[in-house]
Amino acid sequence: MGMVVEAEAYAGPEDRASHARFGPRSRATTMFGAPGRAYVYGVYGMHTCLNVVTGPAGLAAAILIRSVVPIEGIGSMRAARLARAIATRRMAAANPHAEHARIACLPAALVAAGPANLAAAFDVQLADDGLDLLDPASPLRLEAGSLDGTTRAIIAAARIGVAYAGPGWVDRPWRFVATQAPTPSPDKLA
DNA sequence: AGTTGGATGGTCT
DNA sequence: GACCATCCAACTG
Repeated sequence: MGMVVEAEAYAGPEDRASHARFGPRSRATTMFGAPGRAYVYGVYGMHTCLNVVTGPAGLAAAILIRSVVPIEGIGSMRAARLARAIATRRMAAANPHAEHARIACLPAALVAAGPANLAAAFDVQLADDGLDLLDPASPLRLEAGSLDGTTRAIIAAARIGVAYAGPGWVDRPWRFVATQAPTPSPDKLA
């Protein structure tokens, strides 16, 4: 359990950065469906990323969850990170002990920071694509909440890793970061 | 502190 | 056959 502190908005087919641009018959089929569902995709052969379809159905808009600050169950998140690393990275599989140590030393704020790390921490798999995140019985859920006292401000910035999108889409400030201490997604904050 | 390149496989042209 | 909505380790200076 944790609090979402970083997310990116992706619009429908007109958004040159969105997977929806490949149409409803692509891997992004779920984006065109009902809102409140999980759109999960794989990238770089070893990572999965979690989106929330915002709908309404047919619009194909979704939110990429980039970072979560753990509130509860950090131990399971670290364990899931380790399991995912061993399953995907040969280097980690070669010496799991070193990988275990690395993850164990990770600051709590970084355990679920970054879209692929977050997916690993919550054990989000490709098979979870289409999951109803609003169903109380779902193993993976999205619940409404309020920002806690640690949030200082919410910054809007350009989306990450979408250089291929044309002008007008690359710089669109659709990335939102709830600035905390320490800052999430240490890679690129801008 | 910032930059570069390797891992690794499904998806799209 | 090229390209990734990424992460990490190994460089440079």
